[in-house]
Amino acid sequence: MYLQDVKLSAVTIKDIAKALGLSTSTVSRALRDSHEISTETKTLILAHAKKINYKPNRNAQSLKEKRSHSIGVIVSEIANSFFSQVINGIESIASKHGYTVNISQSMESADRELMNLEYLTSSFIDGLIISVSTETKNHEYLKELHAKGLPIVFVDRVIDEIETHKVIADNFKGAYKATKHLIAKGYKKIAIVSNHEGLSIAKERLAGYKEALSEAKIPIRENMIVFCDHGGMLYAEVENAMNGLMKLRTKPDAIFAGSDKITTGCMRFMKNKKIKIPEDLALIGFSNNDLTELLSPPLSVIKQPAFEMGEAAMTLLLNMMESKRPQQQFETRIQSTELLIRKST
Amino acid sequence: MYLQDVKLSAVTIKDIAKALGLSTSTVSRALRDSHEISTETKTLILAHAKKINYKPNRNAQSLKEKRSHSIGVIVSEIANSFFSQVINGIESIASKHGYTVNISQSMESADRELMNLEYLTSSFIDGLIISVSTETKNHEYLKELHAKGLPIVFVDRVIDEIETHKVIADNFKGAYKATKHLIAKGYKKIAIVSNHEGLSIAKERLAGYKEALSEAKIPIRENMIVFCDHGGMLYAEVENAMNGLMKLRTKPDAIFAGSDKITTGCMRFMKNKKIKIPEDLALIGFSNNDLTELLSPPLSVIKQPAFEMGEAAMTLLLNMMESKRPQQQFETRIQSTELLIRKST
DNA sequence: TTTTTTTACGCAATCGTTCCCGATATCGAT
DNA sequence: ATCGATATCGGGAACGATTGCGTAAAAAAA
Repeated sequence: MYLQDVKLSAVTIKDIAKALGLSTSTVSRALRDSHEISTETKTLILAHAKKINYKPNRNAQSLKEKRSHSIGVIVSEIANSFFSQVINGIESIASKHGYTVNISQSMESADRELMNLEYLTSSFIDGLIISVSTETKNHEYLKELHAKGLPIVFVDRVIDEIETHKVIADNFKGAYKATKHLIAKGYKKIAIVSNHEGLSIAKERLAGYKEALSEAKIPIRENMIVFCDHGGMLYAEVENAMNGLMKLRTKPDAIFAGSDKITTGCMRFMKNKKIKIPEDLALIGFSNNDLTELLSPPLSVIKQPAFEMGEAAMTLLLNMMESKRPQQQFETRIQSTELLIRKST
Repeated sequence: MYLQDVKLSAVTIKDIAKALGLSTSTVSRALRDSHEISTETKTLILAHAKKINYKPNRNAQSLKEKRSHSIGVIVSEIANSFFSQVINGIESIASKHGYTVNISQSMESADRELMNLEYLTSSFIDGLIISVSTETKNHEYLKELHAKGLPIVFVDRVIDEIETHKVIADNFKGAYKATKHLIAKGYKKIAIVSNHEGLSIAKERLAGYKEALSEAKIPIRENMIVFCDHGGMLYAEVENAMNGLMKLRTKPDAIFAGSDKITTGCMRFMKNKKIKIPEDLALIGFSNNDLTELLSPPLSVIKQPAFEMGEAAMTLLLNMMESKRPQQQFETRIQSTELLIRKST
């Protein structure tokens, strides 16, 4: 006989029952600490269970109870400081409540996102935390899931039409403050390298940027607004956007970058092109990489409370999953961003 | 009736059977494309399944087949560039083969590691990829699991006594090359800020460091070897170690840092203390953060092929999980590191 | 036409748990 | 001593899918 055949946790509730001359129902009840089992048998069962190292079969439990105590998390890319921090927050709360977290990444591809979604939701997860991909334009599948009653929490990148809990950073204010800071520093030709136009975060940040300009009575120039449709996932994208800006008759004197990857991408671009920061061109952007302050020059950034956002998302999801009746009231938790002014502006 | 009660995937194989006047066995076989089902009924069933959006219940499948098609991944911290890149590699292969990835983090705590381990292995995962925590000293539970036949692959931080597949970076050579580089640059008083002494990677890196020194006939001074027992997870740890070194009568003229967090921690320390790099003190270390080249000064680092290590680990795990008989031959895949020389040395 | 083989499907057990019903046993109250 | 009320426990049917075995009908061979 091969070890493989013995399989893990070959020990079941039946083994305990047989060994103790009891029924499986009694054992099950004892393990769940039911009141209709005497204290003696209960301790007997518990002791024996511990002795033979009994572990409930989670698949059987899930099948019976119609809940798996595991959740799905879909982000665009795990190896992104913002998302990994969010996941950290999610996991820390989840594990504390006996939930397992299944992660998968969309890589900004709508197809991969859908695939993961279909696979995860084969009556497998009790809830979902998702930050939609830049490419996603068709939300039908998500809407269906939501309509069917799957608890969903959006984090960072949300879909307005779906009414559920949402956790976002204060993107508008973050962008507004950053732009205002640039203006205060005397910059007048401020360009924005934004994430994909369809993304909620991109819209909000763009709005904040425009608001600050308007308030300062600086005209908004459309050619100062460029987009990276994959959020800067590929450097070429950023390079392209920046090259466009540098070819303008009136070049910008400051750049506001709309995402983590875009921010560092811009930095890399300027280094490559030997553009002096901030003398030739100032730079500020959204970023959660904790090395930004050690950069040359130390980068001014808008930092999102990523860990806390993950915690909040998981907490809200727990509420939904554990509540008896479907919730009617949904909240959009807006967490404030932090403006860290350093030498790049 | 509340939506929640309808539950997801209320549609089962039984529904298809009933609707088409067939038995569940026929439907099941048709869906699995068995040869003993006629082509007509097969297409009929497939069509109807698609129409009512049938999704197999993965818990039921897992229960029946005694395998869940999901794996567990335990790392010390997700929000660490090295590990998040590893997970990226793991996930990319796993999802391609229909496996779900369950991650959990130990936060360098042996207790949390054990907790996660126990929970994940309740006949829930088919395999495990783990990078043990610094704190872990008792490997009994892991050994038990391994003895029971759970496919395990170690990545980065391995346990020598457990015979299974292992994926590591060439830590010895990486450390050796880095130290040798420092020597070539004329540094003579080279200190090492190492990770926890018990860790495999720490031992290997320390050995590489010593070898390079010996080869150059530079005496190995014990007070130039300091440890961070939590791998630099807390900055205070690094600060402490560095303060110790700076108080030495003969201060070091170069630092070799033994982990990602320690490397950036040292950098931060020197910035805080206004120590000039590399004039006052040179710095090189292991790191996978892709911002190191943009630092001030650009940091010389030893970079591990994190993504590829994740891919390799998952591939090896797939082999173990999918093979009929337990494997006897295990390989330790040693992936070569990359020495990136920049301005900090 | 009869017999044998093949094709195509149904029955029912099973995976490990949970839980709705009953069924005894025990005990205080009458 | 009898009766109803608890307290404890067992039987057995689920949950949804898979699969060995049995069996009609159809096709092939005799």
